[in-house]
Amino acid sequence: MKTQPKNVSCELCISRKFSLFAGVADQHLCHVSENKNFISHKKGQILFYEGTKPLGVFCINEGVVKVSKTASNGKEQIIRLAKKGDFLGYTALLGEESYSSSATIVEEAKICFIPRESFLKVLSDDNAFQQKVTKAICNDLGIMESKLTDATQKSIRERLAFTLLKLCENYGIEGQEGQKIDIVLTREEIAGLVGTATETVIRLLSEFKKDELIEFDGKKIIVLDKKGLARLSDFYG
Amino acid sequence: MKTQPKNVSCELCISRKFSLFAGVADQHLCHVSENKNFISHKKGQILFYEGTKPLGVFCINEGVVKVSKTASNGKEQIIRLAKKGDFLGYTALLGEESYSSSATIVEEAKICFIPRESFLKVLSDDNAFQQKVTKAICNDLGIMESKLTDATQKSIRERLAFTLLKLCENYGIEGQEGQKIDIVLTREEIAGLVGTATETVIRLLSEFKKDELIEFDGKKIIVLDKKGLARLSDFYG
DNA sequence: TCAAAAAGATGACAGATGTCACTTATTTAG
DNA sequence: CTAAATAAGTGACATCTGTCATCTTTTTGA
Repeated sequence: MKTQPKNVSCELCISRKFSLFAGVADQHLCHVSENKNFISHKKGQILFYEGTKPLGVFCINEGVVKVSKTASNGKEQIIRLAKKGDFLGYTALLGEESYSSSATIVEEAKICFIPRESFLKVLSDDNAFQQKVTKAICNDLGIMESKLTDATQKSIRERLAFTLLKLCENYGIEGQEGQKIDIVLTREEIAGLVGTATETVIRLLSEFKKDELIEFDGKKIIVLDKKGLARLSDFYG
Repeated sequence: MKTQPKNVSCELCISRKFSLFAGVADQHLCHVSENKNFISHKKGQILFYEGTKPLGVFCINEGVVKVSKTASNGKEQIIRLAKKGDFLGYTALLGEESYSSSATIVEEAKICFIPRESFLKVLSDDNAFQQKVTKAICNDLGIMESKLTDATQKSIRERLAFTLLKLCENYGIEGQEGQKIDIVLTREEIAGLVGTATETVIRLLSEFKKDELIEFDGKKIIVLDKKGLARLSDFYG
C-alpha cells in the first residue's frame, strides 16, 4: 500500500465521469485533489475492516473491490462488488458509525483515499453533490430491500442464475459465443455473493454448463443463454 | 382514510421527540404543520404501494406500520416494522424513484402526511435536519447489510429467535413472567418478517414454547427466556 | 347470532442444500 | 522447479424447510 508519485487530480481523472463527482465544479474538487492520496493495491489487500472507524472515503479509479461481511458462522457474505467510479465507505462516515462491512481488493486496483474533512467540505460546499450522494444512498437502500427479499424467497439456483446475469451486466464483454464475464472470482467468492456453500455453487455451475447456459474460459465464465438464465432466475420469465 | 378535524401541529406533537424532527426549530416546522394532513388509519389499510410514485412522506404519530415487498413467488417479505416517530417513504422521495416497498397498517395508527414540497423545504432550510436524515439512511443501510447476511447465513430457527428478541426490544413490556411482545402479528406476518413459510413459524413457535423459551397470552407472545433465545439466534451465545 | 372467512395447527412427504470427507487440479512461493 | 498451499470437483448423506392436504379454532361481518 504505497503512495504513488503521480497524483492524478480529480479534475482530470478519467473515471470521474462514472462517479458521484461527475457534476461537481472544479473549484470544489481542487481541495479534494490536494488532500487525497493515490494508492495502488494488489489483489487480496484490504481497504478497511468491519468494525473500525472511517477516516475518509475511498474512490475507485480502476479495478474491483468486494464489500463483505463475515457472518457468525465464519462465512463471507459479499454485499456488493464495487468498480471504477464507485465510492466506498461514505455510509459509515455519514452514518457516524463504524464500518458495517469490510472492503477487499478483488482485482488489481487504483484507489484514491479522500480524507474525511475534504469529503465533508465538498459535501457542504456543493449542494447538488450533497443531493446526489443522498440520492445514491437511497437507491442503495432500495437495492438492499430487493436483495433481502430475493435472499429469503428465492432458491439458490435462482439466485445463482440472477447473480450471473448481474455480473454479466456489470463486467460482461461481447464474445463470439455470448458474453464473457470479465472478472476472476473464485467459487468461494461466488458463493459469498449468492449466499450459499461453495460446493453448491460448484455443482450448480456445472449443471448450468451441462444445460448449455454457460461455459468456462479458464477462470472466467461465458454466458451463452441469457434468456435461459433469466427464466431460471425468476418464477416468471 | 379520513382527515381529522383536529390537526395537531408538529411543534406540539408528542411523538416528535422520537422522530427525525426532534431537533428541528419550530420556525422550520410551522410550514410543515400548515401543510400536512393528519389522518387516522385502520388495520389493513395501505399507505402506499410498491411501484407508485411518492408524493410526500408519512410520519407515524401512533401505531405500527409494516413496510413490505412482494416476492416473485407471491409471498410477502416484511422489510421492517415502523412505529411512533418513524418516517416512511422518504427514501423513495430522496432517491427520486418509485416506492421500492409497500406500507400497510398493522395496528390502529395515527399518521401525518407531509407533502413533498414541505418536506424538501425543511430539508433545505435546516442543515442539521438534512444531516440527520442522511445519517438515518446510512444507519438503515448498515442494518440492511446485517439482515442480508443473516438471511443467507442463518437458519430459520436462528432467525426466528432473533426476530423475537428484536420484537421484544421494540415492543416489549415487562410482565411478571418475562417480557410480553405487545403487538399482534399473525403467524403469516411473523413468517414474512423472518422470511419463511407460515407453517414453519407455527412449528418453531410451538417448539420454542415446549422448550419454555416463550409462551402465549392470547395473540401475544411472552418471552420467558431471552438468554435462551439469544443462544439459539447465534452460533456464539 | 350464525355462517363464512381467516388464522392456527398438524401430519406426511419430497427435495434442495449444507456438511464432511476425500481426490484432483491449479497456483504460489521458497 | 518442486513442495506446499489453495482452489476445484465429487460423492454420500442427513436434515431442514417448503408444500400440500386436512382439520380445528377464532374472528368477522351480514
